[in-house]
Amino acid sequence: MADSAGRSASTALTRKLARLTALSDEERDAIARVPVRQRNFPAERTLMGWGSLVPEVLLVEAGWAFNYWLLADGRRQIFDFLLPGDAIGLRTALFGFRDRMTATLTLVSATGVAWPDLIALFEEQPRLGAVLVWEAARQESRLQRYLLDIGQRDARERVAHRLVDLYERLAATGNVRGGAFTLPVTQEMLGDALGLSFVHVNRTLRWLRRQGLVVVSGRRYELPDIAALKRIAGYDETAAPRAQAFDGEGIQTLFASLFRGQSSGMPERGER
Amino acid sequence: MADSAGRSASTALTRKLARLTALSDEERDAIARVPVRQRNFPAERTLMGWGSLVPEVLLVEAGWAFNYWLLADGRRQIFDFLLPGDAIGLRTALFGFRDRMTATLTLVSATGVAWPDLIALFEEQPRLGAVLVWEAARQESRLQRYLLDIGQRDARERVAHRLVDLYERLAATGNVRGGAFTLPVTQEMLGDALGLSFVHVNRTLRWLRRQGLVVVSGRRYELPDIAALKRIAGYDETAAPRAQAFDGEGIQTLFASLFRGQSSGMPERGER
DNA sequence: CGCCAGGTTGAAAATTGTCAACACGTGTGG
DNA sequence: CCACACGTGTTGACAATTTTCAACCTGGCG
Repeated sequence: MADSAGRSASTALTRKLARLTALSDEERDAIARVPVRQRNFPAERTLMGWGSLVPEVLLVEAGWAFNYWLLADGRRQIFDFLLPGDAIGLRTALFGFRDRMTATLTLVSATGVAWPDLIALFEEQPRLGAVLVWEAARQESRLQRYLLDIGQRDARERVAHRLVDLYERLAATGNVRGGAFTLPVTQEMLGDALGLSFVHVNRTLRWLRRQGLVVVSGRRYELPDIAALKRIAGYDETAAPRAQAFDGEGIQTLFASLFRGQSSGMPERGER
Repeated sequence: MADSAGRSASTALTRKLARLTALSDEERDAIARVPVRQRNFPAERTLMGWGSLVPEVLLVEAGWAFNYWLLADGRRQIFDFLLPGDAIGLRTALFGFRDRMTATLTLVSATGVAWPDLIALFEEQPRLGAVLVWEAARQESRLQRYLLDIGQRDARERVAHRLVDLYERLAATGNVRGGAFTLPVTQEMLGDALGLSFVHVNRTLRWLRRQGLVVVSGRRYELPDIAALKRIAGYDETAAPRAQAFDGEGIQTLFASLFRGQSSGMPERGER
């Protein structure tokens, strides 16, 4: 399980933060000094359980994991898939409660950052703390979109929508090649994420295949016509703060003023 | 719409925070000095829209509101109902994005606190900032439970579960009397919250009524046998951090260390 | 008085789930 | 090297749940 302890430059942390905001040289230096551990986890292994405290935050570099919860009779809801570039345990570290399970899907290699070391970084560079808290919130906000999907959309829309969602998230970190990506997930798990039976997932995928909207070979999914797929999905570009960059004035103002012991600039008034 | 501007002692804010954590005298003093405005909003009025920044956080004292999103064709998902005691706009103020609409259901009377004034409070009493951020996260975590409900449970379980959920939340703020509460919501809205058609909500309620588990007269809902209703709902006491008190070491540590090296005394460690 | 929103109900239709069978590839043990 | 088990994907037939459509009822209110 664990491996390669000790300290090393935290390039994964730098990459993660750089994707969210433009970093100053000073900030880059501070991030590079954060001690990290390279961690590898085998496939299909519980990463974090219910109620457990999280000694470190994991930044996924390769591999997939997922959040889920089981009902007493075995029904399972998958809340979200965690992809390369995602952080695991951030909300738990911050808020101290964990109401879901997390398990790996494939082999996951990640960078582990101890919580106190992250604190130390934020202390030196409060803006980075704001960025990461903001990112945790953004990650959580996906739950709301999924609630909308499962509550209001039919099977075709749901499957199409989730494929587009995964496509876009993977594309943002360079994990899409030639319009295709690897989805290391059985149809049963897809069903558990979408609130559908695996049989119906299968049928829906067949329909999408016959429409020429999805080409599946093994676990490779190719989406030849994203625009058409988005149309099927009823994809709403405005709804999600998807590609939105960090400008979290609120949390940033909060962090900044806490750190300076003085209230700095007021949050700007909203327009539109 | 708005009314009674000016400053006054923020008893609503005190009550809100006192429900979440034990307050020291010093903290109470600081809270009491926060300027607030009493606000009243008529029923069925948009409170906050998409993308709008929030000039103030609202603490609901009486009345109901709800978060929702509309699809292009008019389908509506209600994400959550906001009850007396809930805060509105906290996440938006913190994270600077709003991917949902909020509207009143009934007349809502609330205490409005300007964001800069809250910042000033947190600056003086960082632990209170941690408490409120933590509360915002806890509020968001309900979305996950609703996702579980809608994804995995059938109509009976969903309706029963939501009634129990509302009952418990209302009871926590003293809004249940004689095992009954007022649900100022049409069956259509209930359906939009549960991912069901209003006709099916109606039929499911009829079934629950005939089981003697729910007594409805107008918008008064009485739950004579909560235990049985919880059984129907597959209610899982362990799943939700429902009655959990604040001890968020993570966010608290973060806030504390950010503020360290500064003026005032350290926030006390949480005792659970 | 009559309108209208919301609740209620039945019947029919659509969607989705369940059951059962088979296909296919991979890995393992004989 | 083959046979077999096993996990996963695929499909058809059928069942269950849920939605849709269309009434009708009720109470509040202009």
